[in-house]
Amino acid sequence: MAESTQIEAQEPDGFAPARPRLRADAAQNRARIVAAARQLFADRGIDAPMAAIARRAGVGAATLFRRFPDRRSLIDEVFSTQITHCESILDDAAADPDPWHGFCRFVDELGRMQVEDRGFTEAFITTITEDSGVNEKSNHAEATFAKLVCRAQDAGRLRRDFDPSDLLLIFFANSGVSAAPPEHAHDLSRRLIAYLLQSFETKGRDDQEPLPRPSRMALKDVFESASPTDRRPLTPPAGP
Amino acid sequence: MAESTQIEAQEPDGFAPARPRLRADAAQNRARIVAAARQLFADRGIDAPMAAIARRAGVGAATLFRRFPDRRSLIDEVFSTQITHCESILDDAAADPDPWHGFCRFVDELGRMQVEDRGFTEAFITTITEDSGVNEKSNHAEATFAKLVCRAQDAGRLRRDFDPSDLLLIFFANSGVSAAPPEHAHDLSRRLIAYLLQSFETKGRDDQEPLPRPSRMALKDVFESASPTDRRPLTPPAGP
DNA sequence: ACGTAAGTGGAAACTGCATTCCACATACTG
DNA sequence: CAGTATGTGGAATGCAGTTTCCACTTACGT
Repeated sequence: MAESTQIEAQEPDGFAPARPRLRADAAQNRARIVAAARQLFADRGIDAPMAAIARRAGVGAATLFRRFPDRRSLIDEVFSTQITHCESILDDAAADPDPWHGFCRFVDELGRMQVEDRGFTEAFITTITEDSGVNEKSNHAEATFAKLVCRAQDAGRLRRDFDPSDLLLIFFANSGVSAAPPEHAHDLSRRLIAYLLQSFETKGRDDQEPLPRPSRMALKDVFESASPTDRRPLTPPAGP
Repeated sequence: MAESTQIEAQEPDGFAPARPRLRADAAQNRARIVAAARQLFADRGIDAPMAAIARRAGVGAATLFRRFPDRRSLIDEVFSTQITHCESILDDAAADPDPWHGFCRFVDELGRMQVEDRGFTEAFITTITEDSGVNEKSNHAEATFAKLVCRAQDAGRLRRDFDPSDLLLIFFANSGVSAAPPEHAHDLSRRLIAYLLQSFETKGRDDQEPLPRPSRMALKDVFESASPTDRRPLTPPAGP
C-alpha cells in the first residue's frame, strides 16, 4: 500500500478554500508524521505519546500539533486507509461464489488485521464508540455482511441462528486474544477463529443446540452507549 | 505474593516481627482502602487514580501510600481474594461427578467473573505477565484443570484436541468481549461462551475438523515473555 | 491519666504528558 | 532574486496524576 500520504487539501481545482494546499516541505513532513503514527499505533496502541510520534517522524512537537490538533484527527487519518482496506476485503469475500468460503475468508482476514496491528482494533472500537461518522460507511458494510450471511445460510453451511451482530462478537473476542503476549497472539487468534468457525458451521444434519440470544449490538448502539470517561479494551502487558 | 503488604494479619503470637501489628484505627483504614480499591478497580479498571481510591476510602493520600507503596501491592491485595475464589470454583467444578458438566460450569463462572469485574481480568493478566509469584498457586490450578479436561475427554464429551492451554484462549477472548459497552458485554459473553462450548463438545461421533495447533501458552511462558520495560521490536522501518 | 510511638490529612514538589508561543528558516510568487 | 506568507523546532506553560513532607492527632501500655 502506498499513497495515503497525500495532502488532505488537493482541492479538485476550481476553488481555493482558506488553506488551499500545503507547502511542499510541509506536505512531506505531514506524510512522515502519518507514517510514524501508523507504526507507533500498530506497535504500542493509539495511546502512544504524541512526542514519540513527533520524534520518530523527525519533526518538532509543534509541527505535529499544528497538522493534527488532537490525537483523534491523527487516528482518523491513519485508520481511514485501513478501514478502506477492510471494506475491500469484505467486498471480495462477498463476491466469492462459495458464500461459506467467502464468509470464512473474511473472518480470517479481519482476525489477522487485528492481531498484526494493535492500533487497528483500538482505533476501530474507539471510533465506533465515540464518533457517529462511521455510520455512513458502516451502513454499507453492514448490509454487505448481512447479505453474505444470508447467502451462506441459504447454502446450508452457516447455522441459521448466526446473527450478523455476531461479527462484533468475533471482533471483540479476537481483540482480547490479540492482547496476549505477541509470540502467542497469532496462534491464539487462529485457534479461536477455528473454534468459532466450526461452531458457526452447520454440521452434518442438525443436532445444533440453541444459543443465548444475540446481543443485537449494532454500531449505533455502541455509539449511544459510549461512556463519558474511559472505555478502552484492555491494557496489555506493560513494563512496571 | 503476600508479604509485599507486610503487617496485615495478626501474627499467631509468640514472636514480634519488626512491625508486629497495625493500630486498630489504622487497620480499619486499611480495610476501607482495600474495599474502595476493590470497587474502583471493578468499575474503572486497575488504572483508577490512587487519589480517587483514597477519597472514596475517606483517607488522605499519604495514608493510602504508606499502606501500599505502589499500585501493584494494592492490586495484589485486592485480587488475592478473587484468585482464591477462582480456585474454589475450579475445585468445585473438578468435584462434579459429570466432568463435562463441571467443565462447562467452570468456564461459565469464570466468564461471569470477568464480565462483572473489569479489574479482575486486568489484574489477572498483568499479574501473570509480570509476576512469577502466581506460579506456585497456578501449578495446582493448572493440574486440577488438566485433570478435569482429561476426565471430560475420557467421558467422550470434550473433543480430544482440546488443550488445557485453551483455557487462556477462552480467558483472553472473553476479556475482549468484556470490554464492549456494559449493556452488551454480558450478552456477548454468554453467547461467546455458548459458541465455544458447542465447539468444544464432541458432536455425534467424529466429523470434527482439525484445529490449528494450540499456542501451548502456559503461565510461565507468559511471564518469561514479559519484557521489562517496553516491548516493541517488530515493525521494521517502512518506506513512506 | 499520660507519655509517646504510631498514624494522620493536606499541601508541596515532582513527574510525564499535551498544548502554546515565538524567534528563526525557507518554499513559493512575481 | 527579492519579499512574504507559510512552516519550523525548541523552550515555556498547563495539567493530572503520584510521591513526599511535616505539624498535628490519637490509640495503646502502663
